Amino acid sequence: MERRYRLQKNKAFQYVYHRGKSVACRDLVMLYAKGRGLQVGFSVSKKVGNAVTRNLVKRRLRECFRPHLGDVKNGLYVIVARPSAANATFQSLQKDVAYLLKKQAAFKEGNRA
RNA sequence: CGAGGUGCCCAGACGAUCGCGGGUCCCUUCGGGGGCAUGAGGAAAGUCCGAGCAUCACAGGGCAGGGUGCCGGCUAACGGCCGGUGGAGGCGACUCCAAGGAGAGUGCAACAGAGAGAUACCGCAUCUUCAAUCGCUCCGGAGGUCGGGCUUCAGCCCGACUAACGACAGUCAAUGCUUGCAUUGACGGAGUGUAGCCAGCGCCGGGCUUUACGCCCGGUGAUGGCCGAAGGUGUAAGGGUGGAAAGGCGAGGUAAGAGCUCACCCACGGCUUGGCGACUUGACCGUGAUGUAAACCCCACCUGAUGCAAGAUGGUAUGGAGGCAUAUGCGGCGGCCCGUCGCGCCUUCGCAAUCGCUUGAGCCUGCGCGGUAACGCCAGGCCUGGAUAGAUGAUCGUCCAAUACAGAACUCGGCUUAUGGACACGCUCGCGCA
RNA sequence: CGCGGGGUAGAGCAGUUUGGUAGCUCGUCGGGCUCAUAACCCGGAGGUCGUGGGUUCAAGUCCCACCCCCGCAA
Repeated sequence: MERRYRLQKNKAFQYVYHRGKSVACRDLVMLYAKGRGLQVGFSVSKKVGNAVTRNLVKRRLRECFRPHLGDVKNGLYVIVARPSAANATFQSLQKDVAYLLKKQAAFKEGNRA
């Protein structure tokens, strides 16, 4: 997942937290705000674990989102990990990301079918 | 075989597909695409020390403050490392140590205890002063501990146990026999009394006299006392306590005592032997000082402050707005003084980019050289992360006993803490077998 | 990444400077007052002083290491 698709600045995160719509499941929360480009940010707080655990969760979330890059609408996405995400497997995170994108109605019309 | 001790090493490996960062080469329609090799740790952690680097005057002085603290060496430096000394622990291999000075001064040592760096409270001995003895009975039971009761508390009472301690508590003589005990007496101590004595007081009688207060003698009554008490001097042997009580034990000595003297031992200082030194040896000389400096302090050495969010570059740039001040003031400057430089101070509004940013007190090899070692020197070889919301992951296969603690954020050298495993030993102790 | 503050009874806090007894308020428990409750009065219980070492005769206090919580600035 290349760097240009990534949400970088703190102000952008604040914008999404203010304007975005949120959906959630047990391990994750997803926020979405309209925008021109396609940028995704990941937020993993210290409650999740130590530095090794937090890096592992971020890597897994990036890998989960990567296959959907061509299929979703443009806009700003933020995925927040809850503390229980530290114990989740890669497969369950994959399912959760797909479920949340569907619940957010973020897939393009043509790919729905 | 079991229990240890020390040292050293590794941190999953290989292959396939997809994906990420920077580097380099090639292509490019300048958007990017492809190839190549490469890409987290022993602790990257905690942020406890030491440095490099940067800015403040390339940082000036003094005091204060802070740090370190056996000795020698190593190192850029250190609170680190190595080797010794002393002490502590362990049967041992071995491990651990803020380990200068209490004989420079100040402070503190609660409670208990007579007394806490100084004490005569009891006792012992001696001296002085003070009026007054006999009979009978008995020979210690203060204190401590435990239990019970009473009381507002302080404390008091009763019972049991203890015999260290003491009044340095028994000493001396005679007799008897069971020959180490009993009896008696004296000294000593305690209690007691229709006895005796002393003191002043009250009452009664007599006498004296200056006829007024009084004085003397005798009797009687109750009270208090009758050999201890008070004071001086000497003493540090003994005295419940306490972490600690002015060296320890024995003998001599003395009125009683005391390192007062002596022998042995302990500690400290001097001298002396060995060692660069900490320290150490000794048959010599002197002294007997409590502990605490992780209390203040003294001595020796070190120490300017702030940290890459430092700072630099070019951008509209010693910025814009509001308020307050205006040189005995404010700031750089941190606790104070001096010195020096600048001219304002407070509140508020403000954006990113690039550099710093990785070649460095660097790593590997040598049965190289010097050194016990830490380490240094020499020779050869190597380039080995540089991200900026933060790069190492996902799936599968094989091997494996199985991956624990854990993610660089300017960079190094240490310390401390967390944690899985493997190996080695002319190492130690115990048990068994030969 | 750097810096600062804190951890003491069920809760909120003193005590740490200068080492010897751990205390205050609320709450809780028992009793009283009341027809009953509250308020009020009397009495009591409740503490690994964050953890582990060290210095000291003695540590909540002094020293060292570690753990946890909160805050500041980008």
